[in-house]
Amino acid sequence: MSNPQLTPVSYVVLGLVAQGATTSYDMKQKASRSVGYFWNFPHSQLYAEPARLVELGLLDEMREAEGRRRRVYTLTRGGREALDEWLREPTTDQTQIRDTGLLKLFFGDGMSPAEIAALAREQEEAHQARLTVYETIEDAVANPSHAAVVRAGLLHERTFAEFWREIAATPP
Amino acid sequence: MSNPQLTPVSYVVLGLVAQGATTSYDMKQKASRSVGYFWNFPHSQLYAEPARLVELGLLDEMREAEGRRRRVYTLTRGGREALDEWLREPTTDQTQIRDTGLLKLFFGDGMSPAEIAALAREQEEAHQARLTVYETIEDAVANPSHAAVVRAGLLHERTFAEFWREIAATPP
DNA sequence: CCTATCATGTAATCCGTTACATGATTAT
DNA sequence: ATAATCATGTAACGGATTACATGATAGG
Repeated sequence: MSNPQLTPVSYVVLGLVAQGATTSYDMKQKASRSVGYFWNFPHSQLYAEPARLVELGLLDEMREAEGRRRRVYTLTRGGREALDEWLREPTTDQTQIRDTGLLKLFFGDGMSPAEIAALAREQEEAHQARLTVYETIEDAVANPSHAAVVRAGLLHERTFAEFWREIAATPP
Repeated sequence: MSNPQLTPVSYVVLGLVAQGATTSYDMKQKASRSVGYFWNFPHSQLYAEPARLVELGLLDEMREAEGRRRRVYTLTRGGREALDEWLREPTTDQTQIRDTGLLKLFFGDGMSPAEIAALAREQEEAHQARLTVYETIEDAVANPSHAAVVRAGLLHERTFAEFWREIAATPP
């Protein structure tokens, strides 16, 4: 019986706070070098979403007394429970892949083989670049859960770089 | 210089109409067994979006004279050009993977190895099921562009099924 | 002929994005 | 001291989702 008002971003915020993030900017920093790689969102959500979660009683908010008077968030008991419950409940939603390159390929009947090859090379390069990033950070990730997810990203990029390489070689 | 008012869904609609879809329900049917596999959206968008595209002069709309008086759409010259231009312009946006299972794994520090293994088995099963679907339809897809995209989906599911199998075997 | 499901849409809500704005730090 | 950039937010808009609603068609 999970709370239907909570979106994936809600759990990203709860999870980041659980992992020690305290302010919105802190979440942004942590996310940009981890979960943000495969689940991206603008920083404004990291300011809006915590406010919602405070409303729902899942986060506590305190203001710093001086300096920037930033909002500092901590998990409430309810927030911890909501996160734990979500982690343990079955996952129904299917993976969504939002890939503009694939979309173009799908509708690319009208393109010439040369144009398709150009698209494919461009896509291969992009995936290869990300693959390199993942390979670079792979060993620096201490947290095993994070490392596993980096590995998933790495495998995905490798698969797709390879896919596009084949398309470039023999356009459909 | 593509039209900034057009979203990916806009191009899905333009593309589906270009491939012969005529009514919203027709798009829904076609999408559900092709592009919908990896880029999903509710059917209401296939009623709202064409209206927008008519506004922009990219689709023509006609009503059937009798029966259900459905709206029948056709590409305008401008619509065809917008689609062609989009197909040929460089693709800047990065692939987004929205995978709740990965998100849970990422925040799964607090889970026990057994719980992580349970998540992994559940995910492996889901990806395996999709893999089977893709393998089943693979040969039935006549359109080479569509077949290529099915192949991409197939490779993705295979990669992720394998990934989760490893996680289930040795939880981080 | 009646009922279930298919087919076609509309309305309202809200999340996510874009754009704007401004106060702190740091570098020169 | 001043400029540049970092850090922290707010406001507004619009697309995406959910929910609702109802007219056709087919099956029994």
